[in-house]
Amino acid sequence: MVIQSFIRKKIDSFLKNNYSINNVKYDVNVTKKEFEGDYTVVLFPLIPLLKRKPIEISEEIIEFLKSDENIVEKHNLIQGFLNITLTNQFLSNFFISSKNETKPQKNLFLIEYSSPNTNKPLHLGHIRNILLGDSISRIFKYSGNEVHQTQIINDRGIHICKSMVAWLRYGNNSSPEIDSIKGDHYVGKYYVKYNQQFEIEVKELIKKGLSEDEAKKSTPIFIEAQEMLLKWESSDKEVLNLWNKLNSWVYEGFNETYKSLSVDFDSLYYESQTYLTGKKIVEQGLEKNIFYKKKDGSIWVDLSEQGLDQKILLRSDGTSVYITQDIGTAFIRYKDHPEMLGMIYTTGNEQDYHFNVLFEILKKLKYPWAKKLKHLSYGMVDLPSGKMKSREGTVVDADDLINQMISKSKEISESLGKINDLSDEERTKLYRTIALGALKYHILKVDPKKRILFDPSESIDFNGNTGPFIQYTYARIQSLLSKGYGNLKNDLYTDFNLKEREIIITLDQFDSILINAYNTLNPSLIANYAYNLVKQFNSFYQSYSIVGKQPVNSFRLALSKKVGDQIKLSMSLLGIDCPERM
RNA sequence: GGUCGCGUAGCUCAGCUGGAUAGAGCAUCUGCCUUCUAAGCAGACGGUCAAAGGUUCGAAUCCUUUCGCGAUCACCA
Repeated sequence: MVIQSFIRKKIDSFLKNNYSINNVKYDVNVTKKEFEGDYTVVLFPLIPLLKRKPIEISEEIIEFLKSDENIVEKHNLIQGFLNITLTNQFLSNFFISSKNETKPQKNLFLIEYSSPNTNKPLHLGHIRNILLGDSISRIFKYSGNEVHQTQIINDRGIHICKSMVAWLRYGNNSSPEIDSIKGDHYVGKYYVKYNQQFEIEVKELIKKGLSEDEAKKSTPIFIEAQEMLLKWESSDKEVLNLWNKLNSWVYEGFNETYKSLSVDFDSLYYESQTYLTGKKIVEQGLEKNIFYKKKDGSIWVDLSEQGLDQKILLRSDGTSVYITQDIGTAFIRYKDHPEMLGMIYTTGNEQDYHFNVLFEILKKLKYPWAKKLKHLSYGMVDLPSGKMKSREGTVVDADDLINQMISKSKEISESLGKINDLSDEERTKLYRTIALGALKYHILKVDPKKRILFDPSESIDFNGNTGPFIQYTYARIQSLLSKGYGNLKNDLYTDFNLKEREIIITLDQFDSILINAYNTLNPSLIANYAYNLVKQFNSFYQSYSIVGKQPVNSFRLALSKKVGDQIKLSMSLLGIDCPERM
């Protein structure tokens, strides 16, 4: 239980006892720094209800609180704001005795994220997706739920065939091992090659007098890719072998990247294994007249009643579209986990419409679990030059970025020279931890809804409101705890009493921040919480150091420990490790 | 054009269910290392919260309109 809700409960019972009023809306906030007090009750809403002046209400509330226990030290009233200062005794008792609430019963959530195409390596956009999905998973787990992390891998379609065609033409007989390139980068290279060759062939055809549209459709390399897709769909053995070979290279590469980001998945779903189920469901829906067929044979759903348009579900030639496989995947996932309480899809906000349509379709099909699906949508990561486009080579590659961060953290660490006594292995690990702290925090501290402008020429910072700063504070707290010497003079204790309270009160707010993050799927709340906590703590201890005394009594050490735990916990919900030293 | 999202300091971003004088970091300037660890601390400078109406004791926050930016509305994924 948090102090805030404790006070609220008290006031609720006051209102009930003295005025027989229930369910009044009023605020209990943490008192702003500029005013004296710990918590503030906003009396304005009560004034018309109780038909009394603010001063009278405040006196009655204080009297009620005082009659009970040793809670209130002093209070003041400014306009309609009743500021209450709690007694030290109450604070420390509350602080020490507050144990974790009994966790809610375990509910299963499926969280889908990453879900890449298998024709090119991961880029910064994927990193945002992965970090959000991973962090939300951690927040759900910490809130007492069971979490199943999953993906849908877009492993089939014309884009894969393009890489395959290019590999046959230009790369046959080579492999990632032979070229010593990471598998996903290797395959991505051939996807780029395809597009280069495609451009050349288009130009040649235009020279011969074709229009641009005609040329694009009739380049030999495109026709080859189309033929390969047809062969794939008819399960041609050779094509399937090739497809498997290239995909397995890509998966190896992806796994390396996931590992370096320290994220993991419990299950993988492949589009190639779910799209047929999707087709079947669409056909069944047609029989039940939930969908309709146009003259040309294509199947559609009418969602105009839901404020959406009409949407195609199966092409006139009977092949599936993007949404078909999503219907199938959702269905199969429910079959696999019928007890799930919810499923969360992590994708960019360019797919907002798509998911609205998907959810409405599933509702139309009367699946009871349709209302359990939720879309965690986030803004795009754009470059100053505009959108990242892998075809044009304007992407920030995930692996490159991680490696850059690691060398930067190494550089800074070495120049500071605080960890020279550690072994090479320990140092290498530390550089990585700090690099990932910087990267993850940089992405996660921004509200998911907002788009991120990423300038590759300005590398991610290690000073200020950053992951390393928070990690650094944690490391300092550990050092403080391990030393714990000196004695505190009473007069100094009073000087810093106020700030100490601020830290306690911030700790008190963590539960509500967590609930908020959980409900709004928003790790940035946690990130900003961690930062504020660290700021307060640093300012408290540093300004103490300036006075030249070592802060120690037991309460204060306990406080440091508590703050440290809280920092570590918050960061762990973002998937960031806090090293003991740095 | 319809729908959805965003617009807060020069830049990058906080600001939770409406609350008191609008909050950080970067950048610029001024102090602080015989200290728990300066990846830091203290301070200065910097704002018509895109604009206008409305709701009420009270609006950056809620509603409406306008402007700007982005996304989306495919037999692409």
